[in-house]
Amino acid sequence: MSEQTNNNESEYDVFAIQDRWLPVWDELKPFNSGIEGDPRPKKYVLDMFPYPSGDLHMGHAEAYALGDVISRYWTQKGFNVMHPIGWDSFGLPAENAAIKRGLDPKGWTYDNIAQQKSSMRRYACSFDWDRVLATSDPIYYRWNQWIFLEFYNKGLAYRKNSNVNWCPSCQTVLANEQVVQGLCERCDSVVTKKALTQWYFKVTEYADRLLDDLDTLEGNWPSKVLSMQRNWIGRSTGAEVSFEVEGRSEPITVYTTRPDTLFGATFMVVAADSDLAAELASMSTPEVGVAFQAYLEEVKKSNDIERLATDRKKTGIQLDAHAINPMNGERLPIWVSDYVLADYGTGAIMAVPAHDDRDYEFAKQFELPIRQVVDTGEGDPSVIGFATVGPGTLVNSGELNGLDKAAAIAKAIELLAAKGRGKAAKNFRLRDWLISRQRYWGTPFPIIHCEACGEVPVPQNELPVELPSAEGLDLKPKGTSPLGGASDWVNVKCPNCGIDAKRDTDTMDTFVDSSWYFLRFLSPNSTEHAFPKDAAKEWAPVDQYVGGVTHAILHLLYARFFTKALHDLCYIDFEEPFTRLLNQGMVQMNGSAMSKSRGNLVALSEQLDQHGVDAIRLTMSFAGPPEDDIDWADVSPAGSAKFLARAWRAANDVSSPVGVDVSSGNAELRKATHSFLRDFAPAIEGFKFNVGVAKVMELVNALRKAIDGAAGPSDSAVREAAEVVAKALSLFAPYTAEDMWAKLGHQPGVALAGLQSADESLLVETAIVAVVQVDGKLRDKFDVSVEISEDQLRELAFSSENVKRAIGDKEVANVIIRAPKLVNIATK
RNA sequence: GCCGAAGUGGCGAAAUGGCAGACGCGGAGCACUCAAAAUGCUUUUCCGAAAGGAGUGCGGGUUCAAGUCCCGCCUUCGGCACCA
Repeated sequence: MSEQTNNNESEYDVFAIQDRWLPVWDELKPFNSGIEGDPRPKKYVLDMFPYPSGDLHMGHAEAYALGDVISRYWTQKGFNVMHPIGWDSFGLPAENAAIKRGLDPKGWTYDNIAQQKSSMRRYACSFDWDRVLATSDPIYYRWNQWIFLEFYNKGLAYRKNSNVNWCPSCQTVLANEQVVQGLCERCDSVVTKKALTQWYFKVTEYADRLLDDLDTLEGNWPSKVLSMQRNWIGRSTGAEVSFEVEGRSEPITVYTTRPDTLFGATFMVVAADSDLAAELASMSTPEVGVAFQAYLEEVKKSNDIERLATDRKKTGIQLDAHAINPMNGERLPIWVSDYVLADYGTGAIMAVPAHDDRDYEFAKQFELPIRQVVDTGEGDPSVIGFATVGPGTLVNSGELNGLDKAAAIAKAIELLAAKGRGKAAKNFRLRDWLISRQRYWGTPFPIIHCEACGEVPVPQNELPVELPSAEGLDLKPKGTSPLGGASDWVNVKCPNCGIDAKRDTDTMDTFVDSSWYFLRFLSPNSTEHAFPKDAAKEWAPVDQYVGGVTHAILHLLYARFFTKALHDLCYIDFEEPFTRLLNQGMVQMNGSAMSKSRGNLVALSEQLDQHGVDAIRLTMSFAGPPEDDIDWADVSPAGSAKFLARAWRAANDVSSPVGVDVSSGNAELRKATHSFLRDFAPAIEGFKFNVGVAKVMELVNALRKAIDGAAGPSDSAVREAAEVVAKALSLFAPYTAEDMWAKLGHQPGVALAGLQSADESLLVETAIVAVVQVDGKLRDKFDVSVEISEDQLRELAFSSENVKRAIGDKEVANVIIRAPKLVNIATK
């Protein structure tokens, strides 16, 4: 009808804009970071790479929108930013989907990668598309195998038999870290125990450094993640004490954090499922041996959920064995119970029921003596009915009497050391990382088992050990690896002696893949090395890592371990992989996580079709602090679209020529533009993206007002403001920003235009609003010169009718003057 | 149980110890329009007609001045949890 609606040039059409610029960017490659001789300083910004489980979802949309703000910000600031992406493409879901639908895990995986890649391009992620990788490519996992062998040769990878966590549904072992509250992290099945020989990485060798180096990340990582890591590593300090056992040549060593309470030990407890328990039981009478076996059966049947139930009664049986307390020579009966863990400390404890809750319960259950050795002021535990675990003064403890807890611990260790019966020791909650998986879709171990030679590493020139084709293999979980069925693949000659041998048929935990991928981005296609040492020096560690808090423990801990191990192998010269970390929150719907079963799933593709890419990205940035969860029901992508159209129209209204001299432009608007430039950078660098967006909105409001008001569309300050808006918006809404940039008469590439710093000379204030408070309450305001003196300000304040009324007949006690901003009059 | 974080309008949220609620959503009104949509403008913490008063989870404290600092609670969320 009207000219307006038919003229595409003056209407904001986000979908036409998307179609216009995507091919231009493909040509321009504004985010290519591999150009030889690029003089810009380097910065490495990394988003956690996705698992290709299907198309991108709302969670990805948030993560990549926020990562892009940071990456694009540093590009605008003149840095050569490396912002790569890849796929964490090995793993169970591919295999499960393949089994369910009768597909090849490979086909399923690479189809999803293609789809995600296409969605990322449409979403205008500022990735360097020349650096993509997928961990399921042989060219990638070949280097998993290489690193494994490096670790193996260093003694950091080893095989052992032990009771491992077993998921009966996934039919595979799980790392300690993958067991959540006794359940499989993937499928929520109750995890059981199984004795198996498995590969481990010796993470515990790095426990101290993994813990201590967290201090160097303080302030740059979320404190929540630091505390989760500290909790997980769980260092405790105390002593190891060895007790002689009657009728056994070897003593029993226990770990305790309270060597000061040694005189209060009245019995010992050995973990029921430990080798030691079995050995001691075999030394006991046949009756006790039978009772022990029966008890052990009971213990094995119970799972972690039952075992951890808080109101559960203590159980156990007494062996006919006795230990001798090295402090006072007392005979202590030895018990077996499941409240002592076989794989923590030494698997045996000295029980001090007076000063430990668990020992107290056990003593009560079996009517064992309770002897107080620390006076905490609460009374004698045998009388008051509970253990006193706090600090206090030692009693009934020979040479330790009268000492406080800390002094007694030191003294006890000294006494034990003198007798050769103990020493200071520490222990960790952290266990070695179990990396074997009995599944198909993962990295094969580069190891051949030979009856004559044992474990034989596959020679370097035979790497990679490629996965055999899934065709003809039974991928269904059955407790052993599907690779065992690929007989042509499994049966090989020993590289060492040449006789018939077999490949290791397990595959590596996929967390191995993601523990070093940030280094692989430096040379994703190299067949020469895992990563180049010189480029690692230039680019790594990652300056800014962005991802979900779900990886706060597992992935980050493993990547930190790899970094330290690779450092010690002299491949890199740093010890922490990620200098700064930002954890974005989750996208929810109506108060809970989105899921199909809840019926509250919001499809990203539908949101993009409805509101456009820019509006969704802007909404993600503007919703609130990035680490907070976003409830999609509470935010307004339509509002974001409205704002973008408003900004675009303002750029469209600019009528001055490109390169116009701005110095004589509208002063008020220039000031607004430069206050924006002053405030925007710290907001983005401090991850306050929502505040950054608010600042852009303020500038757009000021721009609109100037165009419609006295300045008019031809004022040079209007152009200056519109260009700054376009550049700032390129962080959040790249399509709209690029189109504004074109409307303003520039060549494509607003992302590289460079966001200037504020001109401080425009920000000098001459007038200011002074506020007058009476007893801390605002009573009046004045426009004053910034040079106003205290006396003038005081006079002004007391001449105000509002102030006079507020003071009334009260006596003025004190007047605080902070010229030129504030006067506070305190009355009596 | 231990450790940690957070509580601000109808909603998402701002606020180096110095004007609480920037910016936005939603609401109300006005302009443009035959009308609507779109757009632009005004208004919007609560109580009160107004003057004014109250107000950042609760109770204390420090300070001329506290959302902000200190002490004690409450609630919510997260992590760890039979780890000796």
